[in-house]
Amino acid sequence: MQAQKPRGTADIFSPEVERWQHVEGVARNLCREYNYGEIRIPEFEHTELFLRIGEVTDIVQKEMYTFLDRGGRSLTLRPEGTVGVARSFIENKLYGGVLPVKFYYLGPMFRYERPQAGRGRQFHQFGVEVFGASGPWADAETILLAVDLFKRLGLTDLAVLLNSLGCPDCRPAYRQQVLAYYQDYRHQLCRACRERMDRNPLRLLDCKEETCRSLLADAPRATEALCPECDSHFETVQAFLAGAGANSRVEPRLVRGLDYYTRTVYEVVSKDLGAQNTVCGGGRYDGLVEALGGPPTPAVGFALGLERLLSILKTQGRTATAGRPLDVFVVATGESSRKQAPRLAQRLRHAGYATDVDFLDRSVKAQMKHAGRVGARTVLMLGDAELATGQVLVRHMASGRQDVLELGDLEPGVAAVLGRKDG
RNA sequence: GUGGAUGUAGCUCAGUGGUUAGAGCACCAGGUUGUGGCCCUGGGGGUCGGGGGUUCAAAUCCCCUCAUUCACCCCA
Repeated sequence: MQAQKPRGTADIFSPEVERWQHVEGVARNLCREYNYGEIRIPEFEHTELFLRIGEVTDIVQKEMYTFLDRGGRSLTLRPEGTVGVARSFIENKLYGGVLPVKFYYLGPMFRYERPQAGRGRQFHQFGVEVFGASGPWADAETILLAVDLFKRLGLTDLAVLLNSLGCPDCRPAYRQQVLAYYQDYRHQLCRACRERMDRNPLRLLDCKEETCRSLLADAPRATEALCPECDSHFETVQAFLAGAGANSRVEPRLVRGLDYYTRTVYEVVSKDLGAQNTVCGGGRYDGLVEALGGPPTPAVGFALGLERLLSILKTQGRTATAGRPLDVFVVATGESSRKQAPRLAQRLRHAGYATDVDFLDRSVKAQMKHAGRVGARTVLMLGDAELATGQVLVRHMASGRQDVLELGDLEPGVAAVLGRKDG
């Protein structure tokens, strides 16, 4: 195996890439309707930026693609989008401008992990971020945008899970409650959970082990430990969602991995994925901008995995794409017509027709066969005899019908053949 | 980082110790000297993932390695 892509990466082309373009197009259009503007930020940042947040998450701990550049700087391929967008918000002093600002991004992320279904080392996310809005409508709007995207792509059987992690005022107390609760059952917990007690107690709620799960029922619930402000915020988010007709479910064991989240957290999950069943994850992160050296700025957003989204589309059979329709294939049959073929192809291209032409000096039969294989709707046949009298043949491939066209009248003639339903 | 499954032609796979490793599809050419799809005939194409070992003999058995894939951890 000589030519071999790096582990966990993918080559995307022909029929697949059209599906990507479709999804991206729908997302961009939706963002226009919701008035989110695109932001394009670097695909690598100073390693320091990622280290300043999320010290306890695995993604920072052991999954970063970090390298030294030739100037000795430590740089890291972005493992997610939010931190970079927040950095840009601060660096460009957007907090001094018109607020709120609403961004979306679309692009590759990098994490050093063992690949599995729905997980690669380079993967792609569509995400949105809102800065400068603390009210619950902002939370709800991002969720509605995601739900609309799925709806517009024709996806079904998705569930929106909601939870609130509280704020710096009420979360520590809840964290203690969880810790205290599990302390009594420490000997029953799985090994991973015993580590979680020290590293990230809230993660205890999310364990998949049977015995740990059985403890969950009586565990303290985040939503019952919220301070009055957080509680009212969360209630209002839910009311907005319900009012907009979006189904969602409060899931007390939902705990997001990145530790800059505050208050609202949410996920969209699908049973049409493998073990990695989250297609979209987001929430509010009111502390992030300040943690990165900016002024206190509330923010909320989500990231959505495009590979996972495409995977659901595939299993739900929503993969119909137009492909790449080729209007005309130019076939040359003689000495002088072979010289004319590329010129006619150019003429048709400039008239707006997707047009291709043989490069390989193949036989007429081979050219015809090729035209059929690539799905050309029509073939323009150039013969020396017809060219001498200023004519060409146009063949409608589906019906086999052929017409004679005057060279001077080429474009309208092709248009007529393409427009005819039955040829 | 841990565990399981799988690597044979471009693709899907057969071949589990014994001649020059096969099939279907795809590709190319001819049958049809200027006409695709269907049919017929022929052709090109293989370091059997890589390396080492056992054996008279290895695609086949053993070890290592790389890759793919699924799961854990964690996450989109």
